[in-house]
Amino acid sequence: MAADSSPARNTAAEDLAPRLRLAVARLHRRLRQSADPNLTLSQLSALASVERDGPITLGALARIEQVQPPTITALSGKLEAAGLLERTIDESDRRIHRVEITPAGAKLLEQHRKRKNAYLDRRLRRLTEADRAALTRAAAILERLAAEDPQ
Amino acid sequence: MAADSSPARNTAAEDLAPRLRLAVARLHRRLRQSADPNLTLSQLSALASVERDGPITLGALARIEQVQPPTITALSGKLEAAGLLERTIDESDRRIHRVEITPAGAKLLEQHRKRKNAYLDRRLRRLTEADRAALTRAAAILERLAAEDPQ
DNA sequence: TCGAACAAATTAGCCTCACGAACTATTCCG
DNA sequence: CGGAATAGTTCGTGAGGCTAATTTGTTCGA
Repeated sequence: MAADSSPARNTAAEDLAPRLRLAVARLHRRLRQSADPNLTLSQLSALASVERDGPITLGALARIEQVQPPTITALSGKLEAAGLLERTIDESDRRIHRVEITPAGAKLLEQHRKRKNAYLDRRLRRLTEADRAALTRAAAILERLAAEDPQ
Repeated sequence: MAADSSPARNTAAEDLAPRLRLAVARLHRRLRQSADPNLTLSQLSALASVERDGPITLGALARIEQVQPPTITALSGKLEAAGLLERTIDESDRRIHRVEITPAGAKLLEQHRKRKNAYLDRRLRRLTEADRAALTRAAAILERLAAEDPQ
């Protein structure tokens, strides 16, 4: 139900941020709990970025994922250990390490996109078509927000 | 497989879950980074639940927050230590511990709802009115999703 | 009535995520 | 050549969350 007699003013918008904060925090917890044990949310995010932008240097990946370098070292270490990423060292500048998705990594991502029985998918299927449409639009906005540079 | 591998109709909805998963994971990271250092997202969520439903037993709070009891012990311990919650032991059944928000806790929550310069608020203010409206609607849906019982 | 079963919360030990500070390796440049 | 800069890594810390085991308290039935 979407109508608390709110006039055109931005009354609703005024408490949008706190509501969104809580909703994202709680949903994140839910997603973690129901996540594929082989691939945490952070790993999933990194893997998706590498697929999209790889081969990519670790530094660039850290910027895209918006985490500090040590976090990427650890994350990509796990993904490599799982055979989902492969690392190559730039021979013309051996400080630079690039990672790239492996076939196994791509396959896992693909499976992941098709998970039809995960918590979130089940929930979404129970929504009305209109609600799903609203979330589809919101997802695009949230993706943009998350990707924007700080400041 | 699901009944409908239908054409254009819910094509967008089909990859909604993976997109939402990533968006929530990434946005959550952003929110953590820009969170008030005095109150993590988990603490904020628990505090808000206690305000809404308190006085409440720790077990009930765990169910609402959808975490295991040890997590609530730790969380409420921190909130109590910070003076945001107060605990009372039920004298008719001393196993039962209830927590309740303190004036300081309520004040902190209130301030939190008004944070006008936090990352998320700044970002939201830059969106179009239509985008904010879309997010407002989405926030309501996401809140419901996050609050639903499992299964 | 007292001991066993149950219930609520806590403790202990483990793992991931993420950070800052300090360090290593490499390259660049004056 | 030797210092400064750049890319990554290591180390130690803390939050968040889990399971398994334990403690504390209550209830119930033989």
